[in-house]
Amino acid sequence: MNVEFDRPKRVRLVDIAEKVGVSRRAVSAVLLGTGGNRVTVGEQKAKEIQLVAKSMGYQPNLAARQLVGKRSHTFGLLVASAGDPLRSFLIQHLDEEAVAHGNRTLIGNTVIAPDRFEKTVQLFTNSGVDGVLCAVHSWLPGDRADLLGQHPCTVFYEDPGTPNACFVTVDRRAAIRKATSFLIEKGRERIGLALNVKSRKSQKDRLIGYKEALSQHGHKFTPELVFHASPKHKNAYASHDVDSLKWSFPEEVIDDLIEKLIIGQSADAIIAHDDYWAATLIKRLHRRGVRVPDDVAVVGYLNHYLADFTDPAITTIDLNHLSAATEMVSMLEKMIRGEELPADQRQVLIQPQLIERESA
Amino acid sequence: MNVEFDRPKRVRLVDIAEKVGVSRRAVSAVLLGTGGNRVTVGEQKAKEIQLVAKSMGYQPNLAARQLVGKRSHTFGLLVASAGDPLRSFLIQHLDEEAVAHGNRTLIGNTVIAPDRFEKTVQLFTNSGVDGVLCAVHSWLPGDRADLLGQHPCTVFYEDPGTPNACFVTVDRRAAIRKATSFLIEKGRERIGLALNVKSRKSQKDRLIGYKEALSQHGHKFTPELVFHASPKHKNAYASHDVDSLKWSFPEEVIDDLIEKLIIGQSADAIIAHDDYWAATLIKRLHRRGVRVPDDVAVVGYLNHYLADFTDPAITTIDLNHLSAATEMVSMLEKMIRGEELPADQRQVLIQPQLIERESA
DNA sequence: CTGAAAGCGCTTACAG
DNA sequence: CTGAAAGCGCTTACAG
Repeated sequence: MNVEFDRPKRVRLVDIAEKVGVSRRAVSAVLLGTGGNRVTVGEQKAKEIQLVAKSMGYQPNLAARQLVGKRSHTFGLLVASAGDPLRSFLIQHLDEEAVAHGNRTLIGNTVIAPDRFEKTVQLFTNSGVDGVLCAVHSWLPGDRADLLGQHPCTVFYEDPGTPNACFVTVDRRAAIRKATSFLIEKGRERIGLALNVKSRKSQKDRLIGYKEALSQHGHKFTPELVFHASPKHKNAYASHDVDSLKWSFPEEVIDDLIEKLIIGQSADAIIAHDDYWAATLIKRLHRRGVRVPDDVAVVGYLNHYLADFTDPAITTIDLNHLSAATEMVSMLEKMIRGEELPADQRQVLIQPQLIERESA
Repeated sequence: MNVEFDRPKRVRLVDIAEKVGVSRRAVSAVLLGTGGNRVTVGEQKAKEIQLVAKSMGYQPNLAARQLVGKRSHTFGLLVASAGDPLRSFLIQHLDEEAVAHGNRTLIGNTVIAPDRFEKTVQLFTNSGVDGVLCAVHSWLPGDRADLLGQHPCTVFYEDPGTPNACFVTVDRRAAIRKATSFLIEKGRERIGLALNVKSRKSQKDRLIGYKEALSQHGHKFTPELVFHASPKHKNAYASHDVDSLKWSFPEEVIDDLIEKLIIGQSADAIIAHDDYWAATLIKRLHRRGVRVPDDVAVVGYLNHYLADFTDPAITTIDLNHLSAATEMVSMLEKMIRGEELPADQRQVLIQPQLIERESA
């Protein structure tokens, strides 16, 4: 059971100090920026210290710095899963932004087990992360209040529903406004809106955007043209099966959608819940001999790379995950540095963009 | 709830020791398993310590343990990008396995800049990771020797080409053998093999598997039925554009492939380089009025969830990333614990599996 | 089993 | 600018 663990001996601060012939404090001040402005080192000495440090390959010991109360420069990143097709690029950009600010990212997949969210938060606490980025879908389980309790410096992607939380989210109203206006300008008359289960707040925002665009163009709102998945639909939950981590096919929902909106209401365009719904919709429409976009135009939501591989390629709303990541990290950095964030800066709205391909 | 400012001071080992009235060493032995077998604590006391620790919410300070030479229980995970469609599920499983063994995962995206691989390795060193998992494609840049120099405990996905390295890889020969046999048994006569640029070793393995299956079934090998992308093809590199991190469409390669194998050689089946090639192939064949699978059967490679969303859905080879992740982490744990790995255990081969859908 | 001490690599308060 | 010292939370070698 005795586990020995040899690490090659690393160069220490004191080694450099001895070599250059200065105090450890001077080295620390030059190399690590400690001491505030109480420590001043001459330019000559500073340069020499830099040189020697480089030649000796000095790498500061993070654990030691952390122990004396310095930042760990580590962020915890909570994700449903790294393979989450809806968020994997957001994850990538979050890590990139974190690194750009001199941090590293501790990733935590949370959908594998029911209490995994909480366990991961605990792990982050043990590791002494400076702050947490939470990219877990807001409708997935996990104790957000506990997270905020352990890590006041947390930024969410999407409103977690906890009061006063900092989060970044896409402007869903603008997203659907753009999609709807685009379709109207393309001459579509009966535009269907296909949404996931009604209970999610996000779905309400989309509906508002839809109505706004209609009224802007002098179109009448027809409630029958709005479709909602119901929890009893198999795979209704955004085609993402939480239990098995498997990606699954929202076929049942889509067939119901086709019956109601296209057969029942003669819709000539559909704004789909996401690109996966759009892909499946295109596939199922073809099976029935309905042509896309000739008979029915389809617009997706997300702009996953999948959108390029379907036939026809999907015209969709890009959610701009890069900007979201930039904003999230910049917000988190501010919080960690202890800057006061006024209430109106605690929630950032990202502007989405319509990407025109072939399906509409 | 007031989570704004004051982070409650964390409970320390000594706090528990004082409360229970025992030595720090006893607490450390019970809670953290230190002291080897030189420290013995009575069952009564041990239980009491556990209870008090739990009631006080004790969480050991990782930085402190690390500083005295203990494992950090942190793995570095090098990836091309978290959004890498070819590897995102591997990444997810690697993190899950790491956590299952009591570790955490520091993720590092490496494709953003030319020297990013090396910088990330450096970051891992600073963080004092116990070992590194490298899931970066072997054909992407990055100094593997430097990585191994800084982190002798490293396990790769795919052979990095450095002597004696530990790695896990899928049995590519078996993969293509299975695909080829499957197609032969389905009655296909002229099976084309579409591969990426010839220079990659991985492509040679696939070719061998293809020949093996042909000879097994008494079929003749026709060199003209093997297609190789050439570096001058746009997007030849596995449809993964390193520079822009954008996913792109291997259209040019696919059109060339169609000309050579299907028009030129009357192939009635194609084993595609990956699911993305397969998806594009299906799309481009449809444009020419060729039906899949009726006229030409298509088999992919990877089993990405994309395979379900194309029309027809792609019959493909599942690379079994879950097993790969399990093996990688178990290997890494052994190395960290200092167990000697004999040469024949330093390379693990994963068995792939054919998943039948609609395209073949 | 115990206490008292040393040490990991760093930062900081203190006295010169 | 400097040195010498204390301390972060832990582990271990040492003496009882």
